[in-house]
Amino acid sequence: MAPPRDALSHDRVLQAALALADAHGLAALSMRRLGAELGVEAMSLYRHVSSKEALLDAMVDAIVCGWIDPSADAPKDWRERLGAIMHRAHAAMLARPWSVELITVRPRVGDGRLRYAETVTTALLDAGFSPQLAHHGLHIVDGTIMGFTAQQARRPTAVALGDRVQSLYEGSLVDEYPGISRTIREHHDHDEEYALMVDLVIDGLARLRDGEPPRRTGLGADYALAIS
Amino acid sequence: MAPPRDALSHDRVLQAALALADAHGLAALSMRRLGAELGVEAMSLYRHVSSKEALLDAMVDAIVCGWIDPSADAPKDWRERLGAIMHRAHAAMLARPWSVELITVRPRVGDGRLRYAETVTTALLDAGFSPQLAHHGLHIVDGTIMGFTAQQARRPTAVALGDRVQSLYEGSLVDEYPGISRTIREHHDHDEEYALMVDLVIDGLARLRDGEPPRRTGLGADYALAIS
DNA sequence: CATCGATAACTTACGGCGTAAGCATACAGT
DNA sequence: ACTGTATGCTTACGCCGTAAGTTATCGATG
Repeated sequence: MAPPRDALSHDRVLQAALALADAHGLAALSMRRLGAELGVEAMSLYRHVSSKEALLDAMVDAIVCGWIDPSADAPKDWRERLGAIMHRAHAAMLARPWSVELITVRPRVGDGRLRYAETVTTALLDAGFSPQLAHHGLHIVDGTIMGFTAQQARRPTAVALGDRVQSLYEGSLVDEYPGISRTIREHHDHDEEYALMVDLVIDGLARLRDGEPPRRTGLGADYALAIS
Repeated sequence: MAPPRDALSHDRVLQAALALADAHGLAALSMRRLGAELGVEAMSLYRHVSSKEALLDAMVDAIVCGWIDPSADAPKDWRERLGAIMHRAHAAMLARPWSVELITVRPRVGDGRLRYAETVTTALLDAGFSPQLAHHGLHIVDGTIMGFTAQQARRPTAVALGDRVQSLYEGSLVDEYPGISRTIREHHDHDEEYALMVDLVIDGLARLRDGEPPRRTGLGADYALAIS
């Protein structure tokens, strides 16, 4: 006969969870509602998912996995390889604003995250980075993707949040915040800005590899050893 | 007589909330428990805080406010000014790991966030950045602080999460993840790495100001206009 | 064909959550 | 002394995640 019934499965639950979050936001993702979406009671989900936490972790991993372009791990220039993954990640996260919250916070490492890390690390090693510097590079790329995207994903809604920002636009807070008042009206395109940041970071990494460390501020820990 | 009773107040609630999160984590911060901590029923808090959301926003703002050094807005070198705020922010967030989740996600802009933005923006404008570039610079600094710190704050717990990462350390996944296997054992100091990132970013900004844009990858949007 | 074991889904229940609505108390200003 | 107002308390509602126990379905076996 057919498979048991409608065959609930880990993957079906996962996909439904992604769809639900896409449609109604992360806050709307409760086990009860997810069950309803699948025509099933909440508790039935626990047959396929050990806890909600585990489900969220699986969602994160599925998304991160999408950062890697499966078609082309081609031997392009390392800058292009890094840039490509950073732009894919950015696009993927902005397409699912709710994912930012999940990804920036969850420590769990799954296959998706590992494959992503492997891709970045390999690109750097292939480009002649030392293991030490490749390690730093991964974290730098990681932080750039998430921080920058988080900050952009957060911004849109800020427009609607009222008097303070509104006043800034109207210029009525010039005395209190002269700097922001001057810059707040600047043209602002997320993708442009991100492209700029990406190139800035990649360029900085290249310089590190070539032994041209950035000019030092006297602040923070000494990283002399890190780039020797 | 004495003030009404023990004089609950917005500030007392806020401080208690910060203390509670510090002591037991963000998940433990419920209105009921917060009330208990203050010797009061949950609902009494709503006299001073309009909702839990508002309270969380206030917590964020209080923390961000601490990123600015109140003593010295001195006319130091702009690199030092920027570096100082970035390191203060980093330290403040790592001291309160739970704050990362809040700050990276909440769009609300309060006075603290505005004062922080003003400080960064002013430093850039004073250094001769165009308003356009100062605007980008603020976002770049913002994203760097949050992304990098988020990524570091998330890492510690990752150690305890089991077989996958463990296996990597033991080298039993060399075939599947050769790159990571080579780099994962590298020495790793959060502060060093962050100092490196900070200098890299500041250096990149300086270069932009001086009209030496980074080498371009052909990816993402065109930012020619942004740095003209 | 009758029976059984396993599997998948359902039911019930518990303790906790944020907060709306209404009530009691105690003070300050007249 | 009286009254308005601020402050905190009580109750209640509808959500949440999930532990524990119950039922229905199905393929394999005698």
